[in-house]
Amino acid sequence: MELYKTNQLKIYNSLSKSKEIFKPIVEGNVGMYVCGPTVYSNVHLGNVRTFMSFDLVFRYLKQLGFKVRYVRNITDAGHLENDADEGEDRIAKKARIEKIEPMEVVQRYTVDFHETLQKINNLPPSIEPTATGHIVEQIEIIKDILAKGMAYEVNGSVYFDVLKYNETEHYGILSGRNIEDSVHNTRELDGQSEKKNPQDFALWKRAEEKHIMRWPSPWGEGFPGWHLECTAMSTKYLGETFDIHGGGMDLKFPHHECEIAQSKVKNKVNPVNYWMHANMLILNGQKMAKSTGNYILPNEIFTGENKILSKAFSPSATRFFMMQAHYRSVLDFSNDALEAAEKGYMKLMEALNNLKNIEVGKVSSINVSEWKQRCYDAMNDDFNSPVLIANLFEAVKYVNLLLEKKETISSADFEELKNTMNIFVYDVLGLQNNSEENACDKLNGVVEMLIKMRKEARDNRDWALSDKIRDELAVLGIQLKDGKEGTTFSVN
RNA sequence: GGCGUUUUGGCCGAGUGGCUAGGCAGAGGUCUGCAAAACCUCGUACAGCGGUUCGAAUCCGCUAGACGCCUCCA
Repeated sequence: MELYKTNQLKIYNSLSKSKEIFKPIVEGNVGMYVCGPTVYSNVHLGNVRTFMSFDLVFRYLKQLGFKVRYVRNITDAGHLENDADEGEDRIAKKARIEKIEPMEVVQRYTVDFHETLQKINNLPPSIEPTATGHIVEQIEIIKDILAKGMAYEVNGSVYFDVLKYNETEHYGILSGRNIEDSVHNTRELDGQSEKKNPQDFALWKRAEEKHIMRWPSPWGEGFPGWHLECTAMSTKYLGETFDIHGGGMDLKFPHHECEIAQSKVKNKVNPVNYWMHANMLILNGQKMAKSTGNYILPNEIFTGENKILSKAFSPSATRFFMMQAHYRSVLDFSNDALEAAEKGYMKLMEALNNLKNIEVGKVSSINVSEWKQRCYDAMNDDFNSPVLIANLFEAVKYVNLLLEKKETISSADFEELKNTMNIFVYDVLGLQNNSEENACDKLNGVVEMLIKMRKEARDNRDWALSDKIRDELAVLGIQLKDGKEGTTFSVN
């Protein structure tokens, strides 16, 4: 029987601002849409955190036995750099600076995006549609919204009429704001704008002559507004109403608000049952963002080539660091925090490696099934990975006590412990065990031989030789660990 | 200025009205030829002030700080 039938999953819904019991539209199936990146530069760690948060959601839903269709778009049409009419889109701008074709920029950074997410062990989504691949669908939606009188055309551009929409619907329902407030509080009213109101947003923009990315439309040559693509693609692949929509907290307004407005006009229904927002990654007390220069790239962490960290950290250690915080909490990035996370991660991996050394007995002195349920309970409570990790460290303690034979475990319980640890560490959290990959067989053989020689020296009380072997290996980054059951080693 | 979030022990971070995660660092111990590693044990912290309550870090109010959104942004 599927686990979702016995596990009650609760999800915090940004729309209701409360945790709700998750019930998909079609039993056993989940449709999830997550706003993907605009591929105009390398993804930074902040971007990665959001996608990792939803990777956790994706992985756990699958673990519960749901069949998940996970759609995450690539924004390759670019969107306006600012709201000014002469704005050119980000991708076209970058292309001019670097003197290459826009699609070359798109290709380069799409590849970078995929490579980075793969390193950090994110699963690929089920469908990864592009904005430029759905121009036709977007044009159709604009026509529909125009026909319903909720948009207007000016000079080859089409704008959504927010104030009119707000007469019958609540624009701001998700972000908890009232359009009246923002009308009064808009600082600089942009007089030259062709929009009726500053709150209106573009569905279609006329392409200026220099604009390279352009498509024909009933309103002339142009390109779609940013908010529209997500509506077009989510509707196409998941339906008019689907289960989960995710994205970074900073997309709540206006992006997701606009999506709701577009869908409500076009389809007359609420597009999303559960809105999920992942929180920001903070660096030096500020949000990590490309535009401010306050960011670190994943590769700079993995190689150690940066000014923030004292050393390089593996993708898994980095992933573990982020999983130790809840996805809805702001997370502070720092060298100390990453170092602490790395050590904890190593400890967890060590315990997993030690599972094979445990001897099973007839009876168990530890309650494995109760522990296992606590792991599920943690994740069922709005994907609480920090609490899950705390439970996993409890399992680490079990493993160590079992190794010292201070606790006992039956073979059935041992299998359950082992399987559950593997499921949560590898399948759900998506961590990888690099500790064994570091050493190849030949190296293992050589070190084992040296360990043997050192043991002989020690048996002969030849401390000088035994210490020499130990110290010289240490210089090479191979640490010997003398334990009760003999000597083991780790490669740094 | 508006809206919202947040403030937890040396650091990072969970959390429920009473049973007070976890990791790192630190202290003590076990083990060891020594060392390292490993393991075990230990910390009663919740911004300040006031209120509700038998009881609050957890609920309410005020004050202060921080952050996010209000423009592209994960």
